[in-house]
Order: sequence, then C-alpha cells, then structure tokens
Amino acid sequence: MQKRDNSIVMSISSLTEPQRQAATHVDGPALVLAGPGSGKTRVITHRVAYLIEQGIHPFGILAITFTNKAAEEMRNRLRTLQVPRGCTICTFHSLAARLLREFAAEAGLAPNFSIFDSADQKAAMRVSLKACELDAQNFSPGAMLARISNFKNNIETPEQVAEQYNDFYHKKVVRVYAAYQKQLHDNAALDFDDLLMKLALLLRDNSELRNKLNERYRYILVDEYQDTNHSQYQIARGLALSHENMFVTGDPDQSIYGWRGADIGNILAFEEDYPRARVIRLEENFRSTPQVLDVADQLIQANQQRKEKKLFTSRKDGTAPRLIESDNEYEEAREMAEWVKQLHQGGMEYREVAVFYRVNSMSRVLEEALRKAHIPYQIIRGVEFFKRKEIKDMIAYLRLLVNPADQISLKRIINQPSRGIGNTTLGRLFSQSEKTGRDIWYVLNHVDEVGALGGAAKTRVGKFVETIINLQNRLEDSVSEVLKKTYELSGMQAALAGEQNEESAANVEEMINSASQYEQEQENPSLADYLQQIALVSDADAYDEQAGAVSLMTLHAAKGLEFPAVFIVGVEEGLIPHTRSADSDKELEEERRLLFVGITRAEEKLCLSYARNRTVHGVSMATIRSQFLRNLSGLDFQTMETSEDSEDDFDIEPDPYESKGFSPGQLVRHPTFGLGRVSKYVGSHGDDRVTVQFNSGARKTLFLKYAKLEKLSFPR
DNA sequence: GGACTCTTGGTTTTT
DNA sequence: CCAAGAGTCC
Repeated sequence: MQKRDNSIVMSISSLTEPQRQAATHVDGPALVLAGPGSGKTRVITHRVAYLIEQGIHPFGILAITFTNKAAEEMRNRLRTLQVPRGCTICTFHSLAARLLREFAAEAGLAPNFSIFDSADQKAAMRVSLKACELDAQNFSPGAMLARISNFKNNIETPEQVAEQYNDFYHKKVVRVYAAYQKQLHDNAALDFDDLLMKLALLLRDNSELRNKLNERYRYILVDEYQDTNHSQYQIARGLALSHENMFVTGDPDQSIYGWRGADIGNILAFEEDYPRARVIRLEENFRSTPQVLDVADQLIQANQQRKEKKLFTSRKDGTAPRLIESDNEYEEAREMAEWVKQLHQGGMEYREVAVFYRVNSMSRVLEEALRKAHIPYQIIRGVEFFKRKEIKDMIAYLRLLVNPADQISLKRIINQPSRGIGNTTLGRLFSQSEKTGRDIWYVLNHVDEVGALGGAAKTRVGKFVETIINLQNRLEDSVSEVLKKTYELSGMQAALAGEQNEESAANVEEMINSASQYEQEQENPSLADYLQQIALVSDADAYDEQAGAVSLMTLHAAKGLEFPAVFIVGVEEGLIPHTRSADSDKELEEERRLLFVGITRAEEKLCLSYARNRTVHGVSMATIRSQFLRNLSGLDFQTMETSEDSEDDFDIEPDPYESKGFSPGQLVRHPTFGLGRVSKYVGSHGDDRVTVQFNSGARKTLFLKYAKLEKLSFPR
C-alpha cells in the first residue's frame, strides 16, 4: 500500500503548477478551463487518485465522461496508478439508465425498460403520427423527433410546451409529443433524451432521493462540460446540491454539440452558478508543435463569441502544416494515401495517423484509396455494427425477453425469420389489444380469445409465444448462453445457415463472443445491463489504439483523441462549414470550433485538404474552398495541378462571403450550364428561385436550394 | 403472406 | 447514386 501512496505523490509532483493545483483541489466547486492538449485527462485521473489518497472512499466519487471509451480509458489509467477500485466512471446516459433502473418505482417506470435507438424512435413516431391522424408525408417523423428532442433536452414536458405556444403548428407538435410519450410508455421504453430528462425531473421533484444521491456521490467530476445540455446540467446540479463538490473541466472553444442541445452557456456561467468556484486555467499545450498550434489559434481567433485565451507551448519546432488542393475527391483520397505512405516510410506507425472528415459518407472513397495503397485502416464507427439487420433482430429478441411490452421489438421479429405471421394477423392482434384494452403481450398469450383469427394463425402465434417464454425461463443463465439459445430457438441460426448469409452469421457469432467478454469484465452481468450498454455505444468506442492501422473518423468522433499526424479532408464550403449550418453566426462559429478540434488533435504533422469538385448525390459539383482557410495564413499551399477550366476569360474568384442574395446582374457559375448572369430573382421563403441567362444561350429558372449556383465576383 | 418493383428524397454531426 | 418505404402482383 505504501508503494501506491508513493507512486501517486511522485506522479503528482511531475505535474505543472496549474495542473497540480487542479489535481489537488479537494473541497468545493472548481472550474478547469483546459485548452487542447493541456493534460486535462492526467489532471482528472490524478485528482481521483488524490481524493482517495486523502481518505475519500472510492464509492463516493462519480466521474462523468463524454464517451464510454473515455470512461474505460480513465479506469485503465487509475489501475496503472494502482488506485483502489470502486469509483463510478460513466457517461451521463449510462448513469441515468442505471439510476432510473435502481429507482424505477420512484420514477414511475418499469425497471426493465427498453432503450430506444433512433430507428426505434422513428418507428414509434410513425405509430404516434398515425394515432394523431397526421400524414407522415407532411409531418416528417425525423423533423418531429428533432423538435421533440429539443424540448426534452430543455426538460419541457408536452404540458409545458402547450403553455408556451398557441399557434397551429405547435398545437400539432404538442399532440404528437404527447402521443409519442404515450407510445414510449406503452412500450415500457425510454429514448436517449428521456434517460436524461427523467433523471433530471426525478432529482428536481424527489428531494428525499436527491438527498440520498447527494450523500452517495460526495465528489463529482464532469469532463467536457462545455458540451452538456440543460438536462445534463440539471442532473449534475441536482447531484451536487448539498455539497457542491463539483469539479468540471472543459474548453468553450471545443464545444461542438450545440446542435443536440449542448449549451455552451453552462460552462460560461459556472462561476455564477457556483459562486464559491475556484477557476483554474490550463493554457500550456503539451501536444502540438508551435506550427500546429499557430494554425489552430489563428482559426479560433476569428470567433467573436468567445473568451480570449492564450495557447502556448514550449515544444520545439516541427514542420509546417500543409494545404492540398485536388481536382476531385478521388484525387484527394490518393493524395491522402500518398501522404500516409510517405510518413510511414519516414518511420511513422500507421496507428499514429488519423484522417478526419465531416460526414460519414465521405469515408468510402478514402477507404478505397487506402485499400489500393495497401495501407491498413480502421473506421471509428462503433454504432455501425449494431445497425446491421441480423444484430438488430437479435437485440429485438433479447429486448422482448426482458421487456415483453416492447411492441417495436415484437413487430420487428414476430415474423423474422418468416413463420407465417404477416401484417394481417399482426393487425388483428393489435386491434384486439386496442378493443379489449389489454396489452399486446396478454393478447398473444390468449390467442384463443381473438375471434378474428383463424386456427392456423392461432397455432403459429402460439408457437412463437412458446419460444419466447421458453427463452424467458432461461434468463438466469449467463448472458452469452441466453444469446446462443435465442439465436438457435428463434430460428435465426437456421435461417442464416446458407452460404450467402455467411457474413450475417459471423456477425451474430461475434455478438455472442462479445457478450461472453462482457460477462467476464462485468461484476454483475445481466441481460438488461448488457442491452443497456450496447444501446449506449458511441462511435468513439470503436477506437482501438493498439490496432496498427490508420484511423478514419468524423471530426466529432475525434474529440478527446490525439495523433502524431492528422489529415483533414473536404475543407470546403458546404462541408466545413456545413450547408446546414450556414444560417446563423452561432452555427458558423460552432463549425469553426469543429475544425479547431480537428486541427488540435495533431501533434506534429497536419494536412488540410480540399477538392475543386466533389460528387454529391451521384453528381459531380464544383466546390468552393472553405471560408475558414481565409482565417489561416502561413499554410504551405500545395496545388497539385492547375485546373483546365478555361472558361475563365478573366480571373474570377468565387466569393462565398456575401452570397446571401442573388440580385439581377449577379455573375454566377453552374456546374453543368457554366457561366451566366442572374436576370430575375424570386424569393419565396426557402424556395428562392433565380432565372439565369447563361453564356451558352440557355435560359434557366433554378431553385437556389438545389442548384449549386456559385456566386462570382471580379477581383478587387 | 411474401417477393419484387417503383418512387422519393437526401439525415452533417450522436447519445 | 442509393437506401428506405410504399405499392403491386402472384
């Protein structure tokens, strides 16, 4: 034990002064404003170790991380420091799921609730829209869910929303919101937002329970505090209400989740919320070369809505970051592979290189190029595996075993594999449920009472129910054992026996293997807990630093990671910043922060890249380089080949910065029709149309929304 | 009930 | 271009 104490003390003495201050802060609230690469993770780990060394019981410590991966990493680090186990380290969502199961009665929930993923949410929304007699054509399930998600993130119930708005649209939204919540309730299910909202409400309304949890978690740490939404803020606040031992770390410049309700105001107002708060700044960067840091700093300086912060490093000089221009995305991918190859020949390991992109769909071309160049790579997309049909089917069976009220899962697999229970039968079962007020599971168990059903159908349904009950009786077995039996008895195994289903079968096998790994690692493994864990996986969870491979991921997934070499593709208008974020300065600044996050992942080598043309929906379109590149000077601009588009009789420079309106006389370029002048402009609320007289003689009326019209101007 | 074809539209980003 | 959902036909 003495050895342990020494190692922690020694380890802490190796920290810089501000790091040490943060790590050894014990009582009361603290805000650590930690710039990129400032050793924040080290600080958090050391603080946990220090608290325990000071005699705090590990059970009293709760550390909330942004991803499961980050939690796992922290656990590993603590183990390395030989810190006694027992503290809770998890994400907000896992914490909420856990506490809501533990206090299900208080929360008015079934303890075996299902967690709905986005596909389940969509299915539930379709049912809800139908129940409200609204057409899914006019009220898109996706848009509805997004709207409702916003309300939930702000802890606003349908009743509260109804009080705020009185217009036609919101009246409909409120109805759908209420119907959707009823749908979730009937399924004994929660969606991602519910997990947070329900816990926040519970902490707000149940003071007895709140006190109990305040007592349990004496010390609370929240990482990436800049990306907490209102629910998460309220959960943290509620948990720390009595002791205020709230230690948060974050960087306003790295807030990139505003679109899902994250409120940068939470971190900016921390000192007001916790007046006793101690503020510690970690501004020294230990990760990147001065050149990389300079680019990052120049970029982020362009944001207006930020607190001034000085980034500095004592690291020695490295190489200048590069900017590569390619003709199209295929050439860009080749350039990327070439760059990786050269680094590798220079002695860099493949696992030290990462490629970031804005949207997942961009990975395919990059993969191809890497495969062609025989460069090993891994795609960081943890949720992908669980989206495969056969895996989703398995999950639906398992969820049904745990939670028979889960109709969405039931509908998914009652005829999967095919057992002759089609839409007609299903419809009759559900209308029986509606007619009698009995839940669907009861109806299934009493098919004889369903008059509308034929004898053959009754037998088939009866056999299905028998299978499910048979499996339910095995729930005491190990998780992997239940999975195996489910695979077998459901008929899925037989259905996937053929050669053409080899891959699907292998996926299920892999799932079963991962389940046995799960039960070895877990202290109290259970099917419900296993399902919860896989429902809450994130893309970042798939990152394996041991794999000797180049990592490909979205800029969002890159958060919290670092690599010696980073390549960012598609630094173009429409991607970075994304078209959907062009509406407001607020969104634009978040896009800039996103690029900032990407750049600051790089330790030594950084390369930004854009292509002059890119295929969108199968059509190659001319692009404009990102306006953010304007914020950067001193980049070594490497042009691969000059464009052959000689239609430029004069030197034309695309000007995306004042592209709000296309007034008559405006010079434009269209990817297929070429150069032209706007002769007429008709604005009609999002469906703006322009009539363009093209140089080719053609005269076209185009929807601004769809036509990739490029606004041109003469050089000043 | 199930397989097949046609239509539509386009999710940034993720728990 | 491609995936998902709706519609159609056996």
